[in-house]
Amino acid sequence: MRDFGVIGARLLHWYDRHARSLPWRVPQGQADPYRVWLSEVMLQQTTVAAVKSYFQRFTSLWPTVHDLAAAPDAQVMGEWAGLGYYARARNLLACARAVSAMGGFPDTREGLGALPGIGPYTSAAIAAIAFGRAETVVDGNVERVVSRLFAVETPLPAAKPELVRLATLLTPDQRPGDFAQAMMDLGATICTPRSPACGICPILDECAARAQGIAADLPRKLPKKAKPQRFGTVWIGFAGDRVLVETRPDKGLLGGTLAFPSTGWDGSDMEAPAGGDWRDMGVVRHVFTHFTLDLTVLSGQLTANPERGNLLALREFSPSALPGLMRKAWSLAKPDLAQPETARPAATMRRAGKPGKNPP
DNA sequence: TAGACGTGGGT
DNA sequence: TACCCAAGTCT
Repeated sequence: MRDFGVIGARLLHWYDRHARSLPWRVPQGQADPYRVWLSEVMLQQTTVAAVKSYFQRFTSLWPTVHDLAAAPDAQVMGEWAGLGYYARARNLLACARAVSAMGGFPDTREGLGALPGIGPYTSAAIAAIAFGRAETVVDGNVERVVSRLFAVETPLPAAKPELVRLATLLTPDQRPGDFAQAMMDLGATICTPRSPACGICPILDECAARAQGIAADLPRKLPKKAKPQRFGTVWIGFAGDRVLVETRPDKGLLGGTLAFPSTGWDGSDMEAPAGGDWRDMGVVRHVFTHFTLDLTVLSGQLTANPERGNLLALREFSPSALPGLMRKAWSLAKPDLAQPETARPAATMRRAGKPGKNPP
């Protein structure tokens, strides 16, 4: 029987010396539940590098959960643009408003888990990190670390309950938040998916997979399905110095984001906005989690009042408020504004984004 | 319950 | 290029 206390102690000792400095981490003292929650939601399926600037921007605009709760939907969606998984932004606002109305964050895993956008992982993370509760935090890093530590060969996701059980055995009563972050840091920097740096691992001697020489092969996963290819068309229509945009419906892909009118991606059709000669500006390829999209970008002058969406003055339009797919489309169709970059508003400069790759 | 849901970076 | 991956949640 392995000594779980030794593993926890070694990890915490390692964490005390090697913890990464991150904007949402408080060196000592009690973490702010609002900042813990915000960072954890942003970090769902998203890299630390991508989250940093968004976290700074959000906490600067909205220092407390009450400030965020009072923000307009469109502004929050615009600030989230580019980060992906937009249901998170919609749930973020719903959660902020619920929390603000109840006067603050619940301090238990159960209470937190009842809020929108907070699932098993995030509720445990906030309870442990912000409130010092001995909850077991299991994310992708922890699954990997634990599957190797105990050489669990059952493929994910079937192995999940067993990994949670083992992780629970490891979680200490003292410093559960630091322990959780230590596990995640270990997974992110040493116990990596490929080429794990076992040589510098603080719990090398405890690792069953290392002993068997199969660390890099774990966790095992079921083969994934092929990604279908889909096609669509987007219209970028101008009326003088205005451009036609719309807010997408809350449900479904890119729900609630600012966008240009487009067809569906599954063969469904849509009438082009009333326009004359639509010019073919090329195709942008965009890879989603579950399909690849080739989107034909058409651009032209509108000849009648659009039936849907609204015309936005170009000077008030910031591509940074668009999701990545629509930024790519815009980069193909945007008019030459004949202005030096430095003369453009700061809001447009920020996160202007790289032009989308354009297949031949 | 398995599929929907973004994006960018690493190999 | 192509594939994998990242501090998951919702339905």
